[in-house]
Amino acid sequence: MPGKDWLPAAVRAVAIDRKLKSGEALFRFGDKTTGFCEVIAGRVRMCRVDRSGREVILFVAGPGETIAEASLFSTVYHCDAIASTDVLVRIYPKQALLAAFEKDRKAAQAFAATLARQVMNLRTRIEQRNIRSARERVRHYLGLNADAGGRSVSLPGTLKDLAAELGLTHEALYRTLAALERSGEIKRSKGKIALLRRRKI
Amino acid sequence: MPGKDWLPAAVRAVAIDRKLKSGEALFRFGDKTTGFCEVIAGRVRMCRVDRSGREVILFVAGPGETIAEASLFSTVYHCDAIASTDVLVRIYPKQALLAAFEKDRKAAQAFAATLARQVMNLRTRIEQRNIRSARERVRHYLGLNADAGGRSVSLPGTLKDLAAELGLTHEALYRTLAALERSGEIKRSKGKIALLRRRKI
DNA sequence: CGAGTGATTGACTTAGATCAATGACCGTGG
DNA sequence: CCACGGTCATTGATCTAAGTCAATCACTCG
Repeated sequence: MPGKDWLPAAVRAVAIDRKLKSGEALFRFGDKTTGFCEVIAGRVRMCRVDRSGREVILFVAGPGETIAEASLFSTVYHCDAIASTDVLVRIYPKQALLAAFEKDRKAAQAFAATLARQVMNLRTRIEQRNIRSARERVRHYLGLNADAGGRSVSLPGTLKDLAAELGLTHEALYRTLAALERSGEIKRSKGKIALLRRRKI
Repeated sequence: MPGKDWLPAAVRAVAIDRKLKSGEALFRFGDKTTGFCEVIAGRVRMCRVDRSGREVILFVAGPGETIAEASLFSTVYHCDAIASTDVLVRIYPKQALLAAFEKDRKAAQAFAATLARQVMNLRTRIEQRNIRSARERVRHYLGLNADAGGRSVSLPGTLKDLAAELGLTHEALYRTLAALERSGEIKRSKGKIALLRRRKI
């Protein structure tokens, strides 16, 4: 699962794995940037601390997600990264990365392409969150993630995870799916959802 | 306002402005990619049409926003772009861009940096949307957008715009701000919000 | 065989969406 | 210059969908 394939082999070769205990800092605001990271296991939160000492969370990264890409283009970090659980991260050293981009423009382009794709996906997720109704939100998701034929959607993880991604409580998601199934709009089976007829609006 | 400063002058020089009537397509799924765009005025929606003919919106871009960055790394578009209002867009031709990146690695890096920063911002916005409570959501926003001293936040546009960005109805935002002010947590003035004492949790 | 987690459903509550009305503040065009 | 139409800001009343709390069942894993 882990091991970003769009990274040049030369960079992957020099990646450093690091373990953190829950609560430990991977880096802190103002530290010199060393590279960007992939979370292998556990969760890391990126956050800042405001004047009143409150921690403001920017983003929490789970397994497979990357953090601090922007740090490649900056000399210091602009937020803290703290382990929220015991964590294993893989660090891709900045100089190796930039050097690779320098000599291999394909690699640089692959990196930019990955970022661009991420921007797209994130925008879509935000758009999704603009939909208030749980039912419509689920429909939006199903519509976007249907397979080529548009007949079914395969669920990657658990329904709980999906609920989190959709910004719903798991209960709300269960109920919504149940309602959609009752109304004959979908049919559920192990790890899959078949899309049946569509009702008008 | 418009005119992306991180773009090489050579590219900005060859940008093409184009007007679209509401409903007109800027490009469609499967079209060969010509470049990426900046919306100067109006709104453009990126969308797909699912098997049942329903339009699924990926993202709607307003003035100052860019679209289709990912198209630079693909030969065809993967969604439709339709004018939601009468629109003026600026198109940055793909070959000019890629050529510029080829010869000027600073330009390529600036582009990647912009994307990386966007990824960061978007993630933060999603995190924000994970906060259910309107009050906490507003606090999160204020905490993140406080000026250096952490004493005040200046409002870029109208409160309505802010409400949209926060994923709240404008009414909910007005009420929340009024409540925060009543409780002495903030003080509002023309285009600014001063942050006063903080209550415990 | 428990312990832990996901899936599911019920009952209840509430925060925020919706609908509605009002006043302030433009810009503009006659 | 002023009336008028438009948008923002604001507040009230009402309603409901989704969150919260809670209980149960099915599984899987040591």
